[in-house]
Amino acid sequence: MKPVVTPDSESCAASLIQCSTDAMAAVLSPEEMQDLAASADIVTLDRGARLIEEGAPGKALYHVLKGSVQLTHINADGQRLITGFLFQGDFAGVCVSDRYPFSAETIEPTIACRFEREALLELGSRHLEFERRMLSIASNEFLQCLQHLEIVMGGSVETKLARFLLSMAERVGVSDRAGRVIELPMRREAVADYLGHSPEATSRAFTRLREAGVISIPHRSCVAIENERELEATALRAAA
Amino acid sequence: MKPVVTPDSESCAASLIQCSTDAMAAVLSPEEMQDLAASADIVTLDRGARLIEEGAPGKALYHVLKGSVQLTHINADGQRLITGFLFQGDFAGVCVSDRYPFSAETIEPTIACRFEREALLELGSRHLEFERRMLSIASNEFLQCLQHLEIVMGGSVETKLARFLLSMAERVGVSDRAGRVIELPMRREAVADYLGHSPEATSRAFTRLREAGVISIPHRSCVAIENERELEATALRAAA
DNA sequence: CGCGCGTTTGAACATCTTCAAGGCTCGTGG
DNA sequence: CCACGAGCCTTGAAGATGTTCAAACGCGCG
Repeated sequence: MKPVVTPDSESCAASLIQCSTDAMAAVLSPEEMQDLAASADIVTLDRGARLIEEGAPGKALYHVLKGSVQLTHINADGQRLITGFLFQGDFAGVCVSDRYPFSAETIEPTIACRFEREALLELGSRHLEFERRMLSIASNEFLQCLQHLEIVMGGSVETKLARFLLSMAERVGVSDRAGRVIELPMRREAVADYLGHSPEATSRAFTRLREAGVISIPHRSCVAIENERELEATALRAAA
Repeated sequence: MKPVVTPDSESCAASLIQCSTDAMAAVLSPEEMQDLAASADIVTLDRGARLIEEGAPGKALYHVLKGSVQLTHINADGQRLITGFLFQGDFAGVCVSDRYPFSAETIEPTIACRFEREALLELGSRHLEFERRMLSIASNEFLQCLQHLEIVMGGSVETKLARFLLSMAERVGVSDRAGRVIELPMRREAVADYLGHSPEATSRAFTRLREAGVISIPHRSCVAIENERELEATALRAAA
């Protein structure tokens, strides 16, 4: 089990640096931790709430403490893309030009920590390690984007779905007696928009994987991997 | 015309910070500039040379001074993706975990500036502005990746090609008496791998745009936009 | 219990991939 | 300088895959 989150500003501040190296954990003095905590807000959000509005000035960075978020982008022609999902421990908004390149909306009740960008930069200017941490988070944001590209470039819908499920298993999968189980809090349409296909094609891909015995779908928002070997084989491009 | 490049370490170091704000241009003292220049190497490369090998430890950052580079990634199934192209002024290798997530190979004779990561970090630790510059470059690397996603997600091959050409026109297009002209130094296959389609489909898309009078192709590696309005219309998803 | 929305399924049509062959360009050598 | 050849690009045709429109299903909420 993941550690239980106690949503107060102090622990929230700690969470921003907790993933860093051990050496860095001792970087901030207690009063500096308070500085950071002062610029951190806990936000508790219902499903469908918006943390980030595309095009708005990028003034804050978010850290998901609990729940899930989808990053959406409206194309020039009005089509919606989903550029990523965030789960416990993920960040959004580090990489930013002057305006957010996507919106962020919760797909289930979510608790997040909001850091003012200006405050973080100020703190970064006083602590190199902290500044480096932001660079590291930014790099991760990029790597996530690259992985998304890898998932959606080439292959059939089934292939892409298999790759998506494997990446989800790695991020949020929990082990079961018989294999991994994945919670998929987002709607099918969101998966479709993430894969770059119609909802129908996505649904059919789910069905085919299920009928092939590769996965089972005990619940609309829950997928169990029944045959990981075969799922990995499907993730290797077969055609299209 | 772009400014002529004088490939010495000093100007190379200057190029790393030249894109930053005016305030930042004065950040480094002459001796610090020499520090930076000392850790910079000019590399002159033939077509097909490799600057970065996927999977190798990310020890350096590259700045393209002249020429063009393609970033390739070999998928788990052996398929090649192209995750981006670099032209004059572009950077690669800022965002990096411990290993490069892609290879970089030149697609024409290229001059680049190589900075040792360690030296940059050392310099960053002494100059906040410089460290910030790296964060900014990293953010740009991410935004480029997002734009790639936007290009390849949804729409027909023709749509994606139109979006690609428009993005290229913005980056490397030169204005002509009758419209913009784009140099495309990469092979058709590379465009195909960037768009996530077969070379044949890509070639057909070029042909259709040409026959529709939207573009003309005076040379294999040169595209002229004849009807920008129509090209933009094609870039808006029509189907598929 | 019934209604509404999200999902699944079905069928017709459009698009893309694949395999195969033809043509153009450029670099090389006579 | 011209001719040849190899590699790249384009074109063609068949089959596979995905989209679209339309309708049925089922789960959750009032």
